[in-house]
Amino acid sequence: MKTTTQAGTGAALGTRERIVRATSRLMQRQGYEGTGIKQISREAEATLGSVYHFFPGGKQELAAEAIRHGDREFAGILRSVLGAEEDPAQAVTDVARVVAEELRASDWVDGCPVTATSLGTAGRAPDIQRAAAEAFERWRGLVADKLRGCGIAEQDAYELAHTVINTLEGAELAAQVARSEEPLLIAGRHLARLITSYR
Amino acid sequence: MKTTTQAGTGAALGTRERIVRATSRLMQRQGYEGTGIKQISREAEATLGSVYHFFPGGKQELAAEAIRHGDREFAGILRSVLGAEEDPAQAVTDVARVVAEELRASDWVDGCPVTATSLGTAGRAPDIQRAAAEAFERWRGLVADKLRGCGIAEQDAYELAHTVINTLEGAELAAQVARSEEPLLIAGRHLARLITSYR
DNA sequence: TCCTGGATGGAGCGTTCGTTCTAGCGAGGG
DNA sequence: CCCTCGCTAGAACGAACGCTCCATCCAGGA
Repeated sequence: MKTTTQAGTGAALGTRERIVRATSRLMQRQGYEGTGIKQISREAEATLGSVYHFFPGGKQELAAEAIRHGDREFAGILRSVLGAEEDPAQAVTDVARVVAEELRASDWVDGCPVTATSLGTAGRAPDIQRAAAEAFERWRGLVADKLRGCGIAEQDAYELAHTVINTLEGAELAAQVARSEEPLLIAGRHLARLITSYR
Repeated sequence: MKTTTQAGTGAALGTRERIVRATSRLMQRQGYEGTGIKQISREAEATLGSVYHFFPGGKQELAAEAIRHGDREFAGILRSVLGAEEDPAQAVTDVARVVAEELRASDWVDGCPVTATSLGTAGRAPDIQRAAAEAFERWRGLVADKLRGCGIAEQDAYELAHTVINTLEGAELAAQVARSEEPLLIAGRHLARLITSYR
């Protein structure tokens, strides 16, 4: 056999990767409980047998893996947008704008995959909760690094990173509900002002 | 027959009210898809017949009503906490603290009922989405009124109200995932700082 | 007194759920 | 050559899903 674990972005993906991506996308739209394994296997063009072959832990393992996928995806966006702008306040505003654009492009349906997947399993699925906590921590870390690199004090950077991520998260949710970019754009401006006040 | 629509807080509640409260509480914990009608009727000590008698629109109507219940509930908290403190920055910090306390008291399980219920039905249930949008709007209105009453300019108050609600929402979510009050307490401090910068 | 109609109680409909299980496929190594 | 084994394929299971339907109850009006 050929090792089909390729993470290539070009050609056809391996079965396992297709399953993870389908899970992530579906749970992002419909949440954990709203997404069925059969729907996932259909969407991924894999069969039920393949799904349980790669994820013997069933739906929970699948969801945790999907969260880690969303984690890496947004971490990539965060790294690239934060890296492209020197001023941290402007960089955070840029992130808000990018998130708003992607949300609008999906007709307000593709929110945060981590939030949508982990909410509704609160307390009842430790693996999922842990994966979600790690994602938020990773994102906060990226923001905190950027802030520290711009001369903001350690403790301030740590706390600001919390609020930057949480405000974006809340604003994205509001943007979905209101079907409008406004909450995210306002959040970007306010976060910029807040960051500037610490320089 | 007696009109059993009493909203009394004292004695036994009417069947309809018990159903709404059970729905709100369950969906707050498990989301829309994760909550079954039979579970609701069991929890509310009502029967399936009663549920469909009062809510012929089925699960969607039930969810929309539950969101409106959560809306009124949090609006009450908001009114009372914002009214008890003159300084708007301190008042918002107080709200964050109260939310954190209640969240901890529920062992990090009772998040925002509106968010938990509406997420995962994005775009597919207009009634639910509308009820959620109205809840957020009502809450923003209460915050904006407080800010305006403290001499903050109309447009600034409008935008700040957006970010106050959205940041609290995002921080509550993070607090649930991390099982920690920290995100909410940080959010309270940052929102206070942001508000103060507009005075 | 009977009648009426809101409210209750719950069996049962067809469907889908997550999961299990076994049979078969086909490329690589001996 | 055949054998092995990672992978695919999908039927089948019991349980739960949302919802329909009808029998029953009972207070208030005629």
